[in-house]
Amino acid sequence: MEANNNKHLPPKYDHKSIEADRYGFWLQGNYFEATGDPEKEPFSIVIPPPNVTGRLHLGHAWDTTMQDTVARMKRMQGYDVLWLPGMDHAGIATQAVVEAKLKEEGKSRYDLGREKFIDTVWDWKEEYADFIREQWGKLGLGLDYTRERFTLDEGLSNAVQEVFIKLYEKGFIYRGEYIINWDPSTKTALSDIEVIYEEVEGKFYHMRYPIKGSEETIEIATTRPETMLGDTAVAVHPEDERYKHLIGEKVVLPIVGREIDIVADDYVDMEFGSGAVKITPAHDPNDFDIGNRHNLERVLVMNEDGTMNKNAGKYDGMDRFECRKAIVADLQAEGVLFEIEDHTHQVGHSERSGAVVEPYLSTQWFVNMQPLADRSVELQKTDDKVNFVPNRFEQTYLHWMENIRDWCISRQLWWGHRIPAWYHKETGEVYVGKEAPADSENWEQDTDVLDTWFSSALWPFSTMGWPDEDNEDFKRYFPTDVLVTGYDIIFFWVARMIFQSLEFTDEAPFKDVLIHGLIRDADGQKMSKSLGNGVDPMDVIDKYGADALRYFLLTGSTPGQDLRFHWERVEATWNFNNKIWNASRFVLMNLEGFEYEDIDLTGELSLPDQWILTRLNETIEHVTQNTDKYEFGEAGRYLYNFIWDEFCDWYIEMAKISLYGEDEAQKQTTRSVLAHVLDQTLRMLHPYMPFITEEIWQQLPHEGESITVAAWPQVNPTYQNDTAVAEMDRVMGIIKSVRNIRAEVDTPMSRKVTMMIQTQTDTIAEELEANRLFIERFCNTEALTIGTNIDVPEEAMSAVVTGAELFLPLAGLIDFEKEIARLEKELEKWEKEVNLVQKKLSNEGFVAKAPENVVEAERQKEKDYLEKREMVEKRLAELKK
RNA sequence: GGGGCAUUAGUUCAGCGGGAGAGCGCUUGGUCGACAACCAAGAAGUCAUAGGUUCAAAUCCUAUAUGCCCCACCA
Repeated sequence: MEANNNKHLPPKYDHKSIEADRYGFWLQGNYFEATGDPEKEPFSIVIPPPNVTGRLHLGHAWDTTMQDTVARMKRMQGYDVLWLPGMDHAGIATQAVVEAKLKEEGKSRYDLGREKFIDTVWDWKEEYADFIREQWGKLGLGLDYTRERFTLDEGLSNAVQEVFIKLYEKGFIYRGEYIINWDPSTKTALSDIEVIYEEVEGKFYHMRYPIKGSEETIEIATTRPETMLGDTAVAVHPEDERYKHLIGEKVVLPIVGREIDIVADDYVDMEFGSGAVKITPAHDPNDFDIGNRHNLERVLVMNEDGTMNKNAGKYDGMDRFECRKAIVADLQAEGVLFEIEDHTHQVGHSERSGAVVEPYLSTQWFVNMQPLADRSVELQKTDDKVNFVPNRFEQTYLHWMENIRDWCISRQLWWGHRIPAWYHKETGEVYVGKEAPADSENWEQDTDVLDTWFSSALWPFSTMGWPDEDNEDFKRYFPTDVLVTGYDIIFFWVARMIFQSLEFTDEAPFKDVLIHGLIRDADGQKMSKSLGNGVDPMDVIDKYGADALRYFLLTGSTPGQDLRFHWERVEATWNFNNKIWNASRFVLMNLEGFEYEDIDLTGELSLPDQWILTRLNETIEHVTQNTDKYEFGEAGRYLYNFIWDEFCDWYIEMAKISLYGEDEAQKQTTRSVLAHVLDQTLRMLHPYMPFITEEIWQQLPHEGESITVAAWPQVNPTYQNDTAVAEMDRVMGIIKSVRNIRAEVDTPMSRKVTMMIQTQTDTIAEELEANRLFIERFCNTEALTIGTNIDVPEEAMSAVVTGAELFLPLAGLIDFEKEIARLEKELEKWEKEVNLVQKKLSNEGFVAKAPENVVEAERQKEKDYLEKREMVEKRLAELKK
């Protein structure tokens, strides 16, 4: 390779050097800052804030790449784009990680005390925040860091307090003693959706409780025998003939010796088990309700850490599962427990810690969800509804909202927003407000913090200055345009943002919600730490570059579907980048001394020029439309094919004829087309692959500082030329046919021939004549004869294209039998096509009912196929003579 | 128990009313001034099954099968 040829770009695509400094360049140019420019229309997205504890995984990379792609396109389309970054304090998750670290040092949070512990977590937060920002940079995300937020920032904390207090004042937040999901390992309450139910092979324990003052017993069954220590009744159905006579009688609770009532309640299913149920109001939500209806005592038999308490009598201090074993043994010994059956059932586990969740009686804060949910459901019946993409997730969302249950929002943690409630030390009176009442020494603040999702739910507006409704950002960028997130957090986050936003801003927080799936490994397994099958996006970037990773993520699946990670596909994308790189090298090599101002498309355009410009138009239209619809896969693939199959494989190859020719004017036009098409293509590709496109664009003749702020391509009707596309199709058809023939007989001799093309009409002959140079070169033939009536040599191979038949005279090289066989196969093919199309056209229903253009297209096909069949038939007859 | 998604070439996936597509893999041939991580040519699919709607179904509807995922208080 000549040294002067590669002065622009190095000969090999090297993602590392390309991506190394580019992010800094963008940040320095402030291209990602929302300007507030009143001339521009605002467009806003808030990032789903990642947890500060973790490094970003592929799911984050996927999620944020989609946002970046939309944001970058909108920025290029002239919008004032705000993409707001930030992070989530992630209460349980973060506290658990830091506590685990402390444990390694032999310490617990109690050793440090609340304040010191929180300081430690803040240190962690800072460290991970830096990691995360670094990873965002590696991914090339166009975030406006001047507006970065953290859920525990002063402003956001203020918003959280404001919301809590307002909801309390409205009566939408209450405090009470209820059965909640308790995680004994982290010693905190959980909301319903933080509990994951898993099928577990358990046991079903059948017992007989003795009836007081009788020989009779009543059979009950349970999966959690240790809770019998807290039983305060046995319930039967009021209509159950078997037990009617026992209602009002008493049962003597084995081991405990407590006398408890037999009560009647509709809740009991007569068909299930024995039809009698033990009631433990302090350890089961249904039993709690039954307990309320019958005024039953609530006996709590466990401590917060899952050990038994003093109400458990001799089991006091035992772990709950140890106790289960012990109590089973004891009950068996007493003959009370008479059968243990295998039983698979659903057991709740903490989403975060994995511990078996205990239904537990405790005093917590709740949000009364019904009025808030009602409003969210109503919204979807109006024109202002949130548009879910894909739409089916709206059903998922609505179903949850319509069956909403109250939200337990207090958490017994230290890391989070402390609940703004104070209790009077003596009277126990409750005060809710940002500060303690005047006689503050008599009041104590609630020690609990709020569910992390309570603050995330305010994210779209708390990050923009709310509750200050005069804040410029809030006024300009809220509501946001689109939210991008996975289907796994529709309930946790999307739903809650919607109802909080409606309540406090009277608007939905976003117009569109783009929902994506989960990333899986190559075998379709969910990526997880425990399986060890996770792939670090930074490793992928290291190996193949952020552009390759991004393109893979964007084009790897359709909206809402899961995505399997395949290294081979990332590698294939790298190859695509290498292709773009080399095509660009070629273009640059031929643009010596060519400036942006030199781009001039007013000269005489060749057929390939006209064709590629038309195809560019169509590509612009297709890519713009599909990116707007979040169909990144469709848009990305279209660009891929345009670049590789059309621009590289055809246009560049044909451009060489002009570039290596003598005609200076023509050469200048070709350069213009090359520069223009590559420039426009890079712009479209930029939201998908920001690094490589910027790098090349900077080398190309260009106008402006950065492709990030270059104008998005527009369809240019001047260059729309459908005739050129048809002509080019014919030329390409001829070339492909010849290559096909050559594949069978390719020798140096076979090139020294005069190829002949017999056309159906003079028009076609003229058309081909105008492009004879391309045909000659690409067909690798010495000479070419074109005409409507030419002398066809006998010893020739032939092929048909629409409107023409071509011959390659190959005297002495042809195996006639093979050629006849080949043509017979060809004939068979056209025969089949003709039959198919004629069958369609002879169907009266089709002709009468199908749209005009469809019928017309079929007629055209019929004509074409008939012609081709005839040509092949004729040739065959000649050969057979 | 309720709901959703998937089923298309060896494989991973697009296409979602009018002629079955792509990447990878496979076969054959290629060192000619961007790229061998490339070029050219090619093989390969009763579009899960059965019905229905329609002039026309991979595409819409209804069942069935298989796999996956949500939701639900059955002790």
